[in-house]
Amino acid sequence: METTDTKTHLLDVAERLFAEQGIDATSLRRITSQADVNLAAVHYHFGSKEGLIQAIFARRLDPLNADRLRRLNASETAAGDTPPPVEELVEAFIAPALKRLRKRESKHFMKLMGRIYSGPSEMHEVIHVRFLEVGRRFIAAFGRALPHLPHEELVSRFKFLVGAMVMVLVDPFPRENAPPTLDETHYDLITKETPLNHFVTFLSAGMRAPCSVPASPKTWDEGVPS
Amino acid sequence: METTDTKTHLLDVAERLFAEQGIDATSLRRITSQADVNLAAVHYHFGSKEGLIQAIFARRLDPLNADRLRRLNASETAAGDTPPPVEELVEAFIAPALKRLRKRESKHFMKLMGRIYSGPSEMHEVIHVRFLEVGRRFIAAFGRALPHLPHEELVSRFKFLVGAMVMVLVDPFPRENAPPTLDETHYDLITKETPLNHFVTFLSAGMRAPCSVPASPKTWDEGVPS
DNA sequence: CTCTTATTCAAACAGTCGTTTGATTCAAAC
DNA sequence: GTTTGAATCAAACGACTGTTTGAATAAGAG
Repeated sequence: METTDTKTHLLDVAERLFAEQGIDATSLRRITSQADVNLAAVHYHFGSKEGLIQAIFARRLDPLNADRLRRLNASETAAGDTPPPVEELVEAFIAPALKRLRKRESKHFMKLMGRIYSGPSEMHEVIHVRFLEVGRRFIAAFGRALPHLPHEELVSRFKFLVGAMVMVLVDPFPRENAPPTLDETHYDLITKETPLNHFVTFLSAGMRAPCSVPASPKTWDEGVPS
Repeated sequence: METTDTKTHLLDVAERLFAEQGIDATSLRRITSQADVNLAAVHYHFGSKEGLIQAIFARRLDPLNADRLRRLNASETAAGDTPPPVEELVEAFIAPALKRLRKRESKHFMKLMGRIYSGPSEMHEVIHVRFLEVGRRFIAAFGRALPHLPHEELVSRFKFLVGAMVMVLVDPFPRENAPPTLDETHYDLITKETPLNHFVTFLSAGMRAPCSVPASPKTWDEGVPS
């Protein structure tokens, strides 16, 4: 059964092209020609372009969220009755995504996911449905770790956290690329491992911030001499 | 000269449709039919679809960034020799965007901007070029306010900040819509004004966080019993 | 009135899109 | 060897895309 080869090869190529050029801008003809398969193979194996997209997300998204929940559960059981520290919650949510961003096989998908997250709303549900349980679980965990925080502000902060993560997925870090003189381990240490620390410290501090007080109305208007 | 009417009407309708459905998914025919103008009017007034897009961004993006820089300059001159507090810098960057998200005339554009920011990379430059000076100015200001922070981590944190903002632009706040029983002022207070406070406290705390220490390598691997 | 310029219009252009079709290949089952 | 079913293939389908064309319209200037 060589169908598996064609199928996964199609998934790999489509995933990469979707991430590089966007979904709408990537035609099935470009996918199939780069994958060296016939155009009709997409409809034979996936039914339609939409089916191909769904298959791409089904392949990667569930393991990602399962990884998040596994880390969350481990932190919660390790902490016993007390809620786990905020840093662990942030890391449990972020690390699985950043880990996959480093892995060759799923880095394209991570970028694609970042794009979809702020793409046409029709595609939102593809992610949102699979993301709902993870979101509820983590918001609840953050709520226990930060009991003083009103629910509304908690949701806001979690949204900021997700937004910061999406931004990194879409446009990964070393804008000025690392000099090629560095050996591989050093390169990995600088460009790949530090972002997680930056993430955790930045977002944990934000999550731990005291409740925000209502703003003075003047800050909304110009409030500044021209 | 009624050309201005057709021109701005075309800009308004295209801006809204681009924000709602994405740029690629919005055809010129849908724009011109909704705007009640002839299909060829787009090419007569803007030369091409690309020209229409550029005109949309030129109309809104420069005032937005000018507003940011005006606030930044005001904060810096008011603070004299000492750098302005981090909260003011965050607010100077965020408030102009959130203010426009509330205004009827530019709310669609803000959503469109959030989408473009993580869309196909060809469109990145449209924003990036006009955003470069603002980015440099704010990163420099944050650097003066947080002199202990390494430059690399400073850039990371600014990127988190932008990511959180983009997330809010794309998917504005009250997911569960406010009950219609609330009077207008109360509604505005809850759903429109609080996000800025949440933003400022969350992001300021993140910016102010102490430098992150290198992570222990184990956190990158599974690090969790299956 | 005539001429000119700016704008709008219907119609068509060439190209690409996702999808469908019907024949063809090929390997395992009987 | 025959049959069966999955898999691949070239070719075409209708619909839609951005763009161009050339005529029609309107209005102000001389």
